[in-house]
Amino acid sequence: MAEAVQPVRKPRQKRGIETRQRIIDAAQALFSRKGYHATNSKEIAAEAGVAIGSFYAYFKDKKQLFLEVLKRHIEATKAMIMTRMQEIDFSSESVNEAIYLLIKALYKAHDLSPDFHREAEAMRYSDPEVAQLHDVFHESFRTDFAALLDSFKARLRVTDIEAAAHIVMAASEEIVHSTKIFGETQIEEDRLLSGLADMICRYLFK
Amino acid sequence: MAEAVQPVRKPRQKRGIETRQRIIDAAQALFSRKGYHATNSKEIAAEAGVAIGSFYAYFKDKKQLFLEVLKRHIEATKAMIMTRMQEIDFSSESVNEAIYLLIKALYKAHDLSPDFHREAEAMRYSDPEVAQLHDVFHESFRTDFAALLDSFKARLRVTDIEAAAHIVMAASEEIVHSTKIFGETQIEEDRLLSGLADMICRYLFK
Amino acid sequence: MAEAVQPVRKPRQKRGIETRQRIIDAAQALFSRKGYHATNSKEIAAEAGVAIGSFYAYFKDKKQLFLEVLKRHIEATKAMIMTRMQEIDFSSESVNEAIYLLIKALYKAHDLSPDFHREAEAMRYSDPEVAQLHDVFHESFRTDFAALLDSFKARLRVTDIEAAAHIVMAASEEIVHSTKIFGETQIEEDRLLSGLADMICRYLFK
Amino acid sequence: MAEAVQPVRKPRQKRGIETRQRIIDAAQALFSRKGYHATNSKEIAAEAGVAIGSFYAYFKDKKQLFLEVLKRHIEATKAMIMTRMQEIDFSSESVNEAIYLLIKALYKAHDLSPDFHREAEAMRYSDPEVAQLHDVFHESFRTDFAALLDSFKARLRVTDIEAAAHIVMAASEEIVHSTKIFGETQIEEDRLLSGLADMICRYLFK
DNA sequence: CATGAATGAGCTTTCATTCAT
DNA sequence: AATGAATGAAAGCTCATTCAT
Repeated sequence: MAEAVQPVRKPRQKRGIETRQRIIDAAQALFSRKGYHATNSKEIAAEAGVAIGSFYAYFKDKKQLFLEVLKRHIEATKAMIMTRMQEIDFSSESVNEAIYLLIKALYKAHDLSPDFHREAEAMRYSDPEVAQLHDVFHESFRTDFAALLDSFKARLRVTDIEAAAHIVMAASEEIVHSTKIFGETQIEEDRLLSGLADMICRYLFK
Repeated sequence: MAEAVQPVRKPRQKRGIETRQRIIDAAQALFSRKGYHATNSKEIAAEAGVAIGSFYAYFKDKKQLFLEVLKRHIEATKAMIMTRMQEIDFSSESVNEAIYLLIKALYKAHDLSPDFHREAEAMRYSDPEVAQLHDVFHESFRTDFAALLDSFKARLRVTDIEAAAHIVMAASEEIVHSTKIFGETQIEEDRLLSGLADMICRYLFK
Repeated sequence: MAEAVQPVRKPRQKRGIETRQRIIDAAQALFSRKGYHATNSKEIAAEAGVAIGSFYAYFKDKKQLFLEVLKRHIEATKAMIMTRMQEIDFSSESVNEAIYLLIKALYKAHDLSPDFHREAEAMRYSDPEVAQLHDVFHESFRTDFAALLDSFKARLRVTDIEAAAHIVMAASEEIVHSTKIFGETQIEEDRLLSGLADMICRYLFK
Repeated sequence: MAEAVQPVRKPRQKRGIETRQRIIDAAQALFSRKGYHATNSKEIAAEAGVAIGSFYAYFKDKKQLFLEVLKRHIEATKAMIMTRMQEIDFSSESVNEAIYLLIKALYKAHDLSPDFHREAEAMRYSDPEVAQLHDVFHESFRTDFAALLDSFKARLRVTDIEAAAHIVMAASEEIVHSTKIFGETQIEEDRLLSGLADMICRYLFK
């Protein structure tokens, strides 16, 4: 017997779209505040001001909703970094200065929603689908960054640009987490960020 | 109504100590295989071959058990790294070589129980107590590493040794995770590990 | 971790109100038949013909449910006594006769649900909240009774009307319990009730 | 197949008798402090300073232990009242005075262990075996009291002495409970106790 | 006699999900 | 579209009791 599959509602009208947004907003707020596992669907519906039935009309389950929130968060992060990168004039400034500004851009991007970022990181380690989303984002970013490096080729000392891009990004993300997510570090942010920039420049450039 | 406080059992006899061990072993296996949130106390008891009552005689709840498993895992990791470090002759070898061996030691330490390590990392991002345990470990390690760097002072180009120790360790851990935990990276391990060693050496030494 | 506060459901629709009623009815039946401590929430839900989830949607726990049943029982008892009292013509009848009818009213009120009454009495002795509910009821009743006595002032021999009201009520309740709750007394009800009426009249009136 | 019934241990040696006593003491303390249902066997064993195994060597189960505690408590109460009664010189004093002293004796008997008394009262209402023990005590007491009344026959106005004895005892017990167990009454003890004595005297005597 | 580790039935409670209104 | 009452599987945890040492 064919299952009566109630497909997820794809809102076309203004009201429906707004309702969907409200649920995503509520979810992001609660996932940030209490974490994914400690948040239940009723709470999300309540925070969004809709009935629990509406929740399941718009989202298959809590997990799918998390992925939607994550997608939106990744897009916002991407956009923010891109905007900041466009402000950097790579031709005129010294490469060291450019690297520092890049790290700052990454750093600032974590101000968007640090607690959600933290929760997303947790999920990345425990859930394959979340890891997958993260990877796609990371890889596209790495490609862009590799291209940027390629445009500096003359001054580069590294030869394996792809690997270098990955290494630099991974290192940067972890250091930023040290300061933004686990703020309890004994060492001040400035010392870590300038050390990081120093390390990256020495590594990449002649 | 005053609740009966039944404190956690501290086994003194051989049998009790073994039972406790069996539960920790079972928990580590299940947390690794299915993750913390998808594992329940009944399963752990079953895997350990004990009654559910014994679970709660030895551990307040699943969370406390996780922390016990984590403590043991951290101790084992520490021991393994220490052993491998003692095999490195820092006086005779080149510093570059020594750094590479250090990274290898860290890398090998992740073979102990990679899946549990992954789960621990997830918990670190979502649970303050786990983050705390990680931090204590990390800080003691950083202190040791800083002392090691200090012994090379003459050849060091970095001046803020503490920050440098933190940066190097954070970068190394994240790169190792790229390969050991999220093995799906397009880039081969060797390229990442040798790039990492290169970066660290250029950063640290003249 | 902040707990999700799921407040008790306040039914607005007809169906919800009926469900809540059915649970209260079932609970009263089971508390009467088996006692509070020997009754569990699953049984109550089953007897009410609802899922266990509904139990916890409407009531925080078994204790709160007991208090609801008790409130309803107290209201019913109050109403019954009031009705019977209104049938007594205090002006025309002899006070002795009136007292006897009052005792009879109290006595009859115990026919409403003698077993629940017994269980409530047990809870009164072991649970402060139940004791509190009982007290509020008792005190309001005592006030009314004192007012009634006050209207007979001319024929009263007692001067401390408040204390007298309390004493008379306490004595009456305990005697009625002897017969209604612990029916095994060797002595017939009539002897006890008429003796009680005699005692009270001699005490109160000239 | 014959069940391996491990009979309850009847200690003959000094040590065994002391152990049994310690368990009864511990149980009375805990039943008083937390109530029968909120006290578990492990706690009792711990409070008595014995292993849980010893508990079950001496007592079939928690219920039987409660009955043992209750028996001892009833005996102690009996003994106390008897002692105080012997101090009353019924021949020389006025009957009113004697009644007042009797009430005082009952009142003082509740100082032995008021909280255990309260718990016993709760159990009396919910457990037939406890009710039975109470009844036996009560009836023997009533018989004694009726005999005492009989010795005053000339001055008595009541004719049904048995019923009168029951009524007087029941009333007294409930009033004493008002003050000793539910101490929150608005009305002072003195007013209640002297009112009670007044009521009883008017009822019993010419 | 005494110990306390071990047992597991069974209780309370939560929460993702469905569906009649 | 929206509602929220109802469901019940399944998780967490307790505790009376047994029995090997």
